[in-house]
Amino acid sequence: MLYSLTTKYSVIALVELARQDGQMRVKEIAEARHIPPYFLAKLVPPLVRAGILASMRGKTGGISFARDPSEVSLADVVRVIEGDGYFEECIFELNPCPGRPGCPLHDVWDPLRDEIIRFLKETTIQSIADKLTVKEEK
Amino acid sequence: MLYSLTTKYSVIALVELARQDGQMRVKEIAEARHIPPYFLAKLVPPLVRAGILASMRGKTGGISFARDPSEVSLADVVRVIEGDGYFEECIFELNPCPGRPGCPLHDVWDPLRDEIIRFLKETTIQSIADKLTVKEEK
DNA sequence: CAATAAAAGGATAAAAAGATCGTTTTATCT
DNA sequence: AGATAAAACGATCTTTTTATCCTTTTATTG
Repeated sequence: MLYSLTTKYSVIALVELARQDGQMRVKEIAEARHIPPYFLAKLVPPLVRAGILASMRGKTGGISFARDPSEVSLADVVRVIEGDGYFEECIFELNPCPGRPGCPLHDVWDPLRDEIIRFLKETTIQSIADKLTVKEEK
Repeated sequence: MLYSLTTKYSVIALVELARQDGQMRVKEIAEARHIPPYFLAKLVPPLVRAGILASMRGKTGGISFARDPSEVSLADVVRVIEGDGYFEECIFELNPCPGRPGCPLHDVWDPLRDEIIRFLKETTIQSIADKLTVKEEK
């Protein structure tokens, strides 16, 4: 509805990593959350380059957060995976939306889109991880 | 962001048809709005079966609304093209979302999703067509 | 220094979405 | 009745997304 399966995988993996708090192997995360391991491995380098994850190679290698997961929002992940254009998307016009005069949905869609973006920015990986932990603790 | 390109094509085509108010040929609509004609032709039968459009074959054939475009919402179109599951989609869990206990995004995502659905239900093809006409009239 | 094991990168495969073509059915108009 | 033109249907093709495999690089450990 909001973003691709690829983004969803990324979010789930990051939440799992935040939950374990430390370093994990990609394969380990994938197995814990039933994400295709080889596919998840492909999503890691972009997240590393974006400064969200840090990775270590070698025998004791793995991935960990480059910055605190409470500082990583869904919007950050979406931006990396879906690309920058995501946040400007129009739901009516093709190609570049002409904006205010021209696009008939501008008035009604823009406020909702802003709300969606606010939601994505406000929701952090850590906050999701916290709720997941609480749920599983009972 | 919200729905596929296929749904977008459908919406644009329906708005064009509402604007012209009457019967149009599929090819005519496609050309007016730069939608791949053969592709649009594929989207029509489902919309007819769903009771949104009526179609006539033969030399003077074409498509028209089966019910008033002010009674056709974006949600109706989305349901036809994306399928019923669309409105239950979870943004975090894979496969069937476990819902209230289990899904860590349930609390925050559900209200926003409801708003999105309300928006889709409230926005009609006619209302979009009206704004488009106004814009082009100045 | 050799064996091990992890991430990274490149090549390829499968599935889904988007796009096109050719034929059939149906209606209208000479 | 024959010519025309539209939607419907089925088959195929292309592109994008999702998924897998293999090799290379890098670090650790015995």
